Amino acid sequence: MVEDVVRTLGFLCMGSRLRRIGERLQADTQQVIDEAGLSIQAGQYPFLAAIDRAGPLTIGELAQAVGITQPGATRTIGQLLELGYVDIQPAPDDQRRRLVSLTDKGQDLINHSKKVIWPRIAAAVADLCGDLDGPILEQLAAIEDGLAAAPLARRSPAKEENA
Amino acid sequence: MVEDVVRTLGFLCMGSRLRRIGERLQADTQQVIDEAGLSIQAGQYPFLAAIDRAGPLTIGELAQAVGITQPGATRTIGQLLELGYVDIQPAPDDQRRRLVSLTDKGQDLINHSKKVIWPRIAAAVADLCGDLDGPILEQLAAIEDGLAAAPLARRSPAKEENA
DNA sequence: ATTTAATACATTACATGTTATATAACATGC
DNA sequence: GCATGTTATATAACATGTAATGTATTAAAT
Repeated sequence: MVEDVVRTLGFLCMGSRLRRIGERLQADTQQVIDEAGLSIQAGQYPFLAAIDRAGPLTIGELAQAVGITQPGATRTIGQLLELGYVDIQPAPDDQRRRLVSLTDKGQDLINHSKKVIWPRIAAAVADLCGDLDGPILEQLAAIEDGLAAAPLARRSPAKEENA
Repeated sequence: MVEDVVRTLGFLCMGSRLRRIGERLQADTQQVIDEAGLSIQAGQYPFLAAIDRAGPLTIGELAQAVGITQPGATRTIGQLLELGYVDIQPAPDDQRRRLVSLTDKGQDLINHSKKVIWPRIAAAVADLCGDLDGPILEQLAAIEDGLAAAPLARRSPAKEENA
């Protein structure tokens, strides 16, 4: 057994640690999505959710809403277009802007997700860290330990494994 | 101004959010390192720190210590070898294992970092979130707001900008 | 009106994580 | 003592973020 340096170094490695936990959480989230039989990546959801909440948005607005850079948004939107979840058309008043809107298929996915998947994920994450309190380093340690003990997919309420 | 969906969705986008904050923190950390004139990447530090703490380690042990997968460790160690900070030699008893140790240059870097850079980074991060308390989502919001208000490099104690 | 600057998006190159798999060295069972 | 499985590392292919830069369109200035 080797010491977990990132954890040991505390504030010094806070960036690495947050990233690491975030990656782990997102991977777990993906598993819940996959088990539900949906064909979408966890990282693509926020884009659809943003449009669902605000109506059609441009690439730049989406990047801002999701908190990544514009090239990243351009790529992800390209994937969602390919998957048929969104539609793109130039803004009527400004040919530079491209307005991204949900297709019917995209709206269906969101509607279904809101009912079935999102509550499950949110509940699992809340189960993992919703009741935590105190200094952030302690909470992160608790989250890491919690994930090691039971991944998100085993914390989903809908996942009742009764015979 | 567009709504920050990841933030709005709370537990549902916790993974994305942690990752995003972690990336931001690491980028800020890199800036502090660069300003100090050191030629190393923030993500490479934990590897050197692990060896400094535990003595020579194998690739697999390093991956475990740093919390990434083995191919990632192999690549980073390759970079550190290229930079002259570490040395690699097969373990005497098992030719499959490759023991990674610090070179003099690597040890110098660590010694200097311990004195000058690490305390600065840890202090800046502590300044950012050391006094926080309460539910994690609130702390994350405070950290995001704090980073937006003043990046890590402007929170480093050594960064005294008196005339 | 035509030049010039700014804006929105696309593209390229790169960084750093992952999974899947190949290869070499060690361990085991017969 | 050789076949077979396991382990440690390397490599390849891919995912998803970034920064830097190109290109088309709009806005502004003279």
